Parts: sequence; C-alpha cells; structure tokens
Amino acid sequence: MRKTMNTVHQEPETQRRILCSAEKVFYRQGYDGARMQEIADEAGINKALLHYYFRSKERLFDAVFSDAVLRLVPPVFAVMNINAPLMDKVRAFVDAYFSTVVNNPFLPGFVVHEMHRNPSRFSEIIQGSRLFMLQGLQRQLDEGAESGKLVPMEAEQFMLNLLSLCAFPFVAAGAMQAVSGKNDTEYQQLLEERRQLIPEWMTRLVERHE
Amino acid sequence: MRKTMNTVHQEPETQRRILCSAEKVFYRQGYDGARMQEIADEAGINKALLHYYFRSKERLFDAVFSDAVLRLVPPVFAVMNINAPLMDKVRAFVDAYFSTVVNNPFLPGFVVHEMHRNPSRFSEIIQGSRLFMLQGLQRQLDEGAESGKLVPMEAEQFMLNLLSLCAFPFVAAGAMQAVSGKNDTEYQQLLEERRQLIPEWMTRLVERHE
DNA sequence: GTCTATATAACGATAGAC
DNA sequence: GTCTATCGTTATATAGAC
Repeated sequence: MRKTMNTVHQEPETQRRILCSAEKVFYRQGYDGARMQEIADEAGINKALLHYYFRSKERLFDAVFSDAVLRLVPPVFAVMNINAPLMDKVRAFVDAYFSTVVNNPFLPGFVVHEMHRNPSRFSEIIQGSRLFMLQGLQRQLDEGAESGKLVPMEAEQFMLNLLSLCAFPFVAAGAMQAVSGKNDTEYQQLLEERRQLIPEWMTRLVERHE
Repeated sequence: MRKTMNTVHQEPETQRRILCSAEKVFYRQGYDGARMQEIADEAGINKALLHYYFRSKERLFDAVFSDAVLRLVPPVFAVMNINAPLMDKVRAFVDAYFSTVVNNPFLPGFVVHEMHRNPSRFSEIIQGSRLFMLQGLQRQLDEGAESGKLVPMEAEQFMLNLLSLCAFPFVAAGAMQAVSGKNDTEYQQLLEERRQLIPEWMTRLVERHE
C-alpha cells in the first residue's frame, strides 16, 4: 500500500538510477574497489543521497549482489527443470545463459568473485532453486546409460562441464584476450561461435559411439 | 654483482617472508581488499618495513602478481609445445595445471580477477610464451581432421575448452559448493576425479566416430 | 634493518539547511 | 528529497630514533 496514490509518482526513480549506477561500478570494481563517490557521480547525484536511499555501502552492495545472483542463477536452473530430452535442455541452457550474459559481460565474474565475501548470503538467495535440477538430470543420464545410448556420467560433473564451457570464457575474458591477442570484436565473435558449438560438444561428451 | 660476497647472507630472508605473506593476503582479498597491516601481521613484522623493501602497496602487489602469472601460465604453455601426440599433450597439460593449482587453489581466481587492473602488464609478463603453442596445436588438429580421425576444430576453441574445464571449477569453487551443498572435502574429491576425466572428455570432443 | 610515531589523504557516514 | 559541509575512521606512506 502506498501513502497517497493520487499522483503517478514513478516511485523512487532516483533509487532506480542509483541501483543502475551502483551496478555498473560494483560489477567492474568489486565491493572493495568501488567508491561511493564514483557511484554518486555516475548517477549524477550526491554522495549523501546514496545513504538516504540505502543506509550504507554494505546494504547498497547487497541489493546489487542479490539482484545479480537472481538474474543469473534461477533462469539457468529453471531451464534445466523443464520436461524435455537431455540435449534440448542443454541447448536451452546455453541459450538462456548467453542471452543473459552477453548483455552483462561482467556479471559472471562479479558473482564468482564477490561470492566468498558472504557465502551464506549467496546460499540464502538461491535457496529453493537447487537440487531439484540435479535429480532429474541424473535420471536422464542413467536412463541413457542403461539403454546404451550414453556413457555413464555423474550429473554434477555433467553440469560443471556445461557451466565451465559457458561461463569461463566470460569470467576470464581479459586474460584470454591477452594471450590470444584478439581485440574485443574478435573475441566476441569467438564467443558467439561457442553458442552453437557447446551443445554439440556436450553431445559428443556423453554419447556412446562404438 | 653483489656488494661483498664474503658472508653467505641468505639475501633478504625478510623480503622472502614478506612476499610469502603478501601472496596469502592478496590471493584471498585481492588488491583492493588487502591491507598492508594484515600483510605485516602475517609476516610478523612492522608496516614500515614493507615500505622499506617495496616502495608502495602497488609495487608489492606487482611483485606478487608477476610471480603468480609466471607460475601459472608458462608451465602450462610449455607443456603444450612438447613434441607429442595431441592427447598426450592434453594429459600433460591437465596434470601440470592440477599440480600447480591444487596447492594454490586461489591462484586462478586471483589472476583472472586482478587481470583487468592492468591488462598491459599481464601481456608484458607472458610475452614470448604465446602464439607458438596454438600453431602446433592447429597443425595437429588439421592433420587429424584430414586423415578422418578427428572432427574439424579451431585450436583456440579447443584450448579454451581445455582451460575452461580445468580452471572454472577452481575459480568458481565457492559458488559451486554453495549450489551443490558439498563441503570442502567432498568438493576436493570431485575435483580430483576430474583430473582423469578431463583428458577422456577432451578425446571424445574431437574424435570422429561414425 | 627494524622499530615507534606521525603526517597526509581518502573514504564512509552524518548533521543540518533548504 | 536533495544539497553542502563536516565528522570520525582508517589507509598508505614517511620521518626519525635505535
């Protein structure tokens, strides 16, 4: 319930601006590297106003972090719980992951790095969307193995492989560009190619062939 | 040339202690999160002494970072330049990587994250040990493809896959444990299993089968 | 070389006017 | 709500005694 509804107050539009700026700064600089002043500048407002909307840097960060995790994890988990053949799930997963991340290249690295600041907070945020997935996945892998179509594999390893192939090229983009000598455009093209290739590779990984 | 060589001064043994402590702190906290006081405490010395040996936090960090990159990258690149069948190289790579990283679990995440502070510095450090590898690798992949034994694949994608499968589980260990619910011991066991599995997976990835 | 003590600057946070 | 001005703390870095 709002205080008075007679005007179409677009709700703290400033708050939205702050969150957006904080996101930009926290994503690239991390919690420790980020400066409240920089966030304020980015939002075109004053430092004091940050503390008015969010009480502290810690709370502002938590808002950004929660949002980041919720944007990255649940969609990706959800897609693995749909009722579909294994490889359809994989294709859906890769599409979902790339769609999210191509527009936020710093997102995976941010989540992975800021994780260890407060691991229990992370667990809270993603509670629920957890083990469900792995059970269904393991069942499909086992069925495929029994019918001789798939090689036996642990669902955890399968999932870790899928995630590694998708996420690492984004997390380590800087280092990879440095060793490969590719510029931004070239590297983005390489990433785009992986979007189709990863499902093929995951198929080869588990399909029996002899 | 040393000043006077008559005594076996073990060269700044304090300096070694500082570097070791700085390593510990920088690895887990990153540059921005690290405190000079904490490094001094860890080394059992005074803050001022840090500035005596290294002029600034920046320089101390650079020493640690350079050392980290040199410990992680060149061995791994070197092993891919040996004259051996493709899959022997892969096995050697995985062994080399895991041997280095199991004893320094924070190393990959540290390098990947601190990368973007000074990308050009990173390029300097690893200069030389670069493109050589990819040429030889591409040649082997092409030969295998022509003789019908391998599926066609870009050397860059092959290498990125190999590195992703090896590195990501370490870089994102925190997040992976959180979603899987595994404790440290269980997760370490999962990692150890991958040491044998990754070469098998990489084989399946490129071997032709029909 | 190693210490204590201190300078200097930056940051997060608050007070108070408007 | 939004601003200016400022407090209190903490960080890097230096000066100087031993």
